[in-house]
Amino acid sequence: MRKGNATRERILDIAEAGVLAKGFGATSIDEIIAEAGITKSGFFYHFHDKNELARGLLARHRGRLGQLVDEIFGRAAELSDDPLQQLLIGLTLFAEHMAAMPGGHPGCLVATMSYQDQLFNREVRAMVSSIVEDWNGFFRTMIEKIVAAYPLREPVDPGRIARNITCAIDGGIIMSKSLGDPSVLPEQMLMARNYVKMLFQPAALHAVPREALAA
Amino acid sequence: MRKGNATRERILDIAEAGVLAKGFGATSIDEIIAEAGITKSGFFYHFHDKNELARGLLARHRGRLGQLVDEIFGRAAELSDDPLQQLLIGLTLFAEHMAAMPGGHPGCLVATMSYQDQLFNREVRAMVSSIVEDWNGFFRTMIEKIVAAYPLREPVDPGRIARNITCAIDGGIIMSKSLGDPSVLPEQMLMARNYVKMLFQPAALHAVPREALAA
DNA sequence: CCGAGAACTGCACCGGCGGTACGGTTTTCT
DNA sequence: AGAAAACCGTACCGCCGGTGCAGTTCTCGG
Repeated sequence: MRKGNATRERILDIAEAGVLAKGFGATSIDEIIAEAGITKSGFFYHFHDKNELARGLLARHRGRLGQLVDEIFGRAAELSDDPLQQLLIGLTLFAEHMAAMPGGHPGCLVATMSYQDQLFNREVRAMVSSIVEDWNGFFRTMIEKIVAAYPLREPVDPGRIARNITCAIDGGIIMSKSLGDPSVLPEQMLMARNYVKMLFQPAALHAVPREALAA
Repeated sequence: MRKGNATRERILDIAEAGVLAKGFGATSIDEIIAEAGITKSGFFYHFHDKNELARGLLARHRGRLGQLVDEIFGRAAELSDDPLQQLLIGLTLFAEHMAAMPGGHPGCLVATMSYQDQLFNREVRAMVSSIVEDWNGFFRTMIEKIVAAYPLREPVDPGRIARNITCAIDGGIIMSKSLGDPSVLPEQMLMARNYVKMLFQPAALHAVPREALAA
């Protein structure tokens, strides 16, 4: 019973490393069980198929990442009472966290699986989209608080802004991977941050009219 | 000879539909040849392995999309001489084009393959990243022209802005797919547009100080 | 209209993969 | 001590990407 959970976790650890390094499809069960030192029967005792493995990975990932986000934005809330500052600080800390990862961030399970959705059944797909919706909802809540406190420079729907942050993260991950340059993700997280900042910060305080520059 | 090219194109057509619908890994050669009405030997006569099929798909995709982008931004250049306006108009037209596609945009081969890179060899991966770099370069050129003509509201590197546009497109595609909502892509393309607009447009002309709103 | 090369067909085969089936064994907790 | 959990061993299945090679049909330039 306790040993069962330990084995399950070990399978998930090995699988997660493989999926992040090579993708879900390229991480074979044979390879997982070889590294875990178990047999195929043992694997299928814990996960009745590969979809269940995917769900297990996603569930664990959601929990861990949720905890990280809680810590980061909790810290941001300690540093400022202002909702706009909280989001800006949180995004900066988040970007720094990603930049600080040795050898670059590991890549995101959700992003990885979004693009291999054809490998999975409905349950897994539903799980992926619900996680994406969670992210959008998280940022949306923050942005709605900001909207209540700040004038918007442009008439933009809070949901769109939230999705833009999530998109910047997903797009940053995918581009980091495509270009082999881990710095793109934190860079684009900061771009999203800057976007929010510009949308809400009283622009007149910072903008310099063209004529003034020419002079 | 001519017939050979026709078959090759038919294979690519069928494969492309499959890849966009189900992903590259899930599109089997058996299934392609069944639909094309040829044998396995026939397939491998045209493509010596699946990587070459991927390269064929990417090459065709790059050509077609390049043509579309040329048309769209050519039209934008007709509509305005101003580099900023050209980019803004081009992005709007691009977003409208994506929104107008029946049943939503088909998804992007490059984005799809970026996340299945473990399935491919170095050549294909190099091709994917070179296409992404093309996109970044394209937007970067446009943005550098804008930078030469407009004051920047925030000190942001043109490369970062270019990558942000590409990220918005990739992220938009991936989120559209995850959520099953094709409207996210055009929406996020317009968000990227709005970002550029805010970065360059003389802010003081539009921004309303908070006190003025309260009054 | 003929010949050469392009464009295939047909068939047999390989190893890796996800997955099934099922009986037997060890480990763990109560 | 006994029941349930946690495996092991083995044999098997169909799909998949891919190979090899001999034979056939089509197409087009000369």
